Amino acid sequence: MADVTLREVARACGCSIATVSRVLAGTRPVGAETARRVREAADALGYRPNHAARALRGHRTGTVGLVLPQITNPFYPALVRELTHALHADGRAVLLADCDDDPAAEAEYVADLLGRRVDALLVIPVDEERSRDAVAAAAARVPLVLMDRGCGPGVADSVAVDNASGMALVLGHLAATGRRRVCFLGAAGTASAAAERRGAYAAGVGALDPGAPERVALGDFSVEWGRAAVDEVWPARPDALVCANDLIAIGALQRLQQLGVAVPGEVAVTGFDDIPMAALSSPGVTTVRQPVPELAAEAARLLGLRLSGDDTGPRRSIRLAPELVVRESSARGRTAIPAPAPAGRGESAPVT
Amino acid sequence: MADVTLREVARACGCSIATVSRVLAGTRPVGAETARRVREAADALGYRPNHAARALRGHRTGTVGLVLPQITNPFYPALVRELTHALHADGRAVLLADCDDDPAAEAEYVADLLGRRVDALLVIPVDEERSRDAVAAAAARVPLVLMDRGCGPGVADSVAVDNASGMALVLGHLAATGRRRVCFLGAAGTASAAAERRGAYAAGVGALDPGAPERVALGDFSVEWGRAAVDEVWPARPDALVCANDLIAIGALQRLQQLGVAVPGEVAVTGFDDIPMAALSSPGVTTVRQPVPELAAEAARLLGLRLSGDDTGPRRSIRLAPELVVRESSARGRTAIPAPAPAGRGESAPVT
DNA sequence: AAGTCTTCGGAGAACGTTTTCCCGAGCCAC
DNA sequence: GTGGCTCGGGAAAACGTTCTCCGAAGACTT
Repeated sequence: MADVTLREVARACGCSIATVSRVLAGTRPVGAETARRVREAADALGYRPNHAARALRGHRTGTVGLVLPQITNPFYPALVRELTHALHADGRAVLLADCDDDPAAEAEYVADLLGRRVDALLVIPVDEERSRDAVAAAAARVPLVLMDRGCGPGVADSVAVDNASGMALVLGHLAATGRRRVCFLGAAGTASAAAERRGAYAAGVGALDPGAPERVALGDFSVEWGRAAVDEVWPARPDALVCANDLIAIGALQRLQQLGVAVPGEVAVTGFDDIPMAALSSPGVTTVRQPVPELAAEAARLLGLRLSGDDTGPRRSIRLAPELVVRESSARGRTAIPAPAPAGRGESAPVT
Repeated sequence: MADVTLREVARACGCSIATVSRVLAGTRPVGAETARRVREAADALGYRPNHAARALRGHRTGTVGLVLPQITNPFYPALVRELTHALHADGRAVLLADCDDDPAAEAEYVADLLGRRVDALLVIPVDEERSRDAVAAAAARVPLVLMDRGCGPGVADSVAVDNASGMALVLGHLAATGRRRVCFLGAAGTASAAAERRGAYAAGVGALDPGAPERVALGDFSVEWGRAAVDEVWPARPDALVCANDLIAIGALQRLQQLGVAVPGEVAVTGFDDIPMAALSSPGVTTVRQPVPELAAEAARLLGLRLSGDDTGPRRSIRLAPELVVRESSARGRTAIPAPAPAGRGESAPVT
């Protein structure tokens, strides 16, 4: 039953291998009657093309490599989901590699995937700088699209959220709800998400409280840092904590709760990304929702373009606008005790 | 630079293609001097074997398919991570397919992966029954290991947590901390995790409060159900809610907080799985930690066994014992107001 | 009516490996 | 010295496609 080849189909329907291939692949028109016989025989035998042979002959495997820093980073599962769906819809399969945040492992996986003859690569680089060589080398061999994080200018096509406008949404919201003494809990380092969010905050915060000293604490994108950062900045008694991502925000919320600080009463807290936890924590975290399905679709589109058309155009860098999701952590008004959450807490309407 | 073939290496070092293949693959001993020359030439040219050709010739692709219901289910990322690492360590690549909880899509992906000639399949079935045909058909063609959820008896090898002993740990802990009026918030359906946890609860709860009516509410494995379930069972004023997984527990916590019920003061709440959110919610959720790295290692080992040895042994079903992780949601004692969380909240020591 | 063009179909090369078969040389035991 | 061995190495056959050539036969042009 298994492993029916073109030859067997050809023998069964009394014509040549070439003809069968043509009918099944639709490469060239074939006589109606012959085509019918071929299709019938193929169906009857349960013919399944052999992808290995096809890859060897055609120099394309119908396979795309997806390389990411850590699948356990709660922002990635949704992205992976959308990416695999988009790519499968184009008939491509996805080879997954998790680098464990290690640039060396990343380079190794990229090389392995190239050896397996992936048609293209989707890469979320581990590090802006230390990933550059491997990414650039790979981009020279196959179409490559960077996602989420950058990797130096002009290295490859890239798709990411517009961090600057996301941060602007947050600052606008805080201004509109009367917050003035704002403080930024961010991430150090050169990773583009960290740097862009930091920069956009610095650029926009002046409008809230002109002349105020800049209150910024930098660590990494983790819950632990969020907890620690609160201790660093709370003495200045800010009325809003703008966090560079949701994990930091969740850590901050935990520490504030330990300290007995009312959120959003005494201080508002905002995040970035809208990971699932942001909606489920209490209070729910006001955050910037990345347009994950659109990001994935755009990346898949770019890949398809490079794969089918001429692969010679200039590098494209696509930025998609995010939307603000307001939850309880930044609600207006001051109450001494955390108010019971409203009924529809998980489904707060996004605000653009 | 790209696409150096055996032929070119052979020409460069003045011997035959066969010899080069033998040296590089180590298939047969080759003269020391010749081997050195071959290796030198291969290095100099940057030879990379063509996996497609190798697959065509050798009938094995070095590739494993990983099929799961929903990568966005927060329990899976950690599992995927460990699985990919384990498989990559064996030199295999992982083709990922996300079924979106749809058995039809699952069947399609499995067929596609088989067409791509994966050497083996790792499947977390969507549904105990509706996945069975596709899984059984696939298991007849390649080694297949089921994970996390079952799929009927004897269909394939399987690796999963021991749900019964996990539930026993929970009940033992509640008994030890003086809880008596226990209530189960579970999931309906035939999925093995749902049924086993349900069954183990029913079997063990009698010891806590002999003769009490069985208080059980069944829905699905979601936060929404957790919220709704509380309304269903709270009128009976239980002093502990045993949830079939962490999502249900988190939903229950949210609703209890809305109702102003003190946790763990008035009622304890426990989950199952130990997803990242369980440690981060407040209060932290007491739960049963699945031994994820060990589950992955076991699955990889089973796969390797089937792939290298004779594939004829009986179906193996492996169950690994979980461990209890006690957090604030089930702390002993009754307080009217939720106590501020202790400092080391995220790192509560697991208790066996 | 002879040439040219299209249409349908087959033979066979190529893709890059692995592996089987074969050959020659050197060695040992009789 | 002859038969058998091992050892190092090459030629060539697969693996299952796709695709380029070719040929035959009919339809059209002139």
